[in-house]
Amino acid sequence: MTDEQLAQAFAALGNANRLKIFRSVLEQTSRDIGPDEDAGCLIYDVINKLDIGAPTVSHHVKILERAGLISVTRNGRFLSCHLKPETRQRLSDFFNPDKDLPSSG
Amino acid sequence: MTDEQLAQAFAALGNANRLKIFRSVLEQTSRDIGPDEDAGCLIYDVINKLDIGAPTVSHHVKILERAGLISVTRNGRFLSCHLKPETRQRLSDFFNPDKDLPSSG
DNA sequence: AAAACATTTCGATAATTATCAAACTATCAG
DNA sequence: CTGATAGTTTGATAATTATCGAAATGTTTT
Repeated sequence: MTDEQLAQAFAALGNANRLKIFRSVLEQTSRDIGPDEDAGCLIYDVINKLDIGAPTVSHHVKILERAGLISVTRNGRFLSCHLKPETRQRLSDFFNPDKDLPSSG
Repeated sequence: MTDEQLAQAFAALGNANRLKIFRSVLEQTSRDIGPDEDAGCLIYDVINKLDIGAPTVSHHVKILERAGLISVTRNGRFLSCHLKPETRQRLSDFFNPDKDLPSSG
């Protein structure tokens, strides 16, 4: 992960509305863990919860997606956002440098 | 820490040059831990290392400072940046929600 | 005090971004 | 197909931002 990619991920979280979207995805994920059981966070709900229009939400979701923070799947008319766990891990690790890595033991 | 403050911190890291500055501070801190022993990261070095002018570095450092990520101290003509550990912790925690907190038992 | 050095402030500019309204596409229910 | 619903694309605009050069400030050395 290059500096540019890292900065892109942080920049994606650097907007209060996008941060709220991502937090919803995070919380949803901590609730139902597992690749199939993950119902994801509905974009429909996001649009109705936040005080911004659908076009803006659509825009923000794409930015989170491009940054590698989430993936989006369709379920009928509805879209769901899912956490990308490896990116979450990298961002978390960024703030914990060299905390003697868990050496498989 | 409000959503706005969190977003402000992430936004501060959402620029490649600021990210490099902050990483230098992080790495410096992991080298010499301790409130007195922390020599900090010299702004002078940052200015000479990055491909941007002194005014821009000065600007970026202020943004990192306002975001609560670093503090700055003067040592003669030189300024040093120091990590703010509690902010680092909060940002790290953000990516690890509810990982069953050490509940005193 | 004067010179040299490290950093900041100011003013400007080009680039990016957040947001919206209107029109569009896709999916589902009759 | 028609109508409704969910989301996207487009085009525009106002706001923010990254960067620079020039001038200014504060510190050390002589």
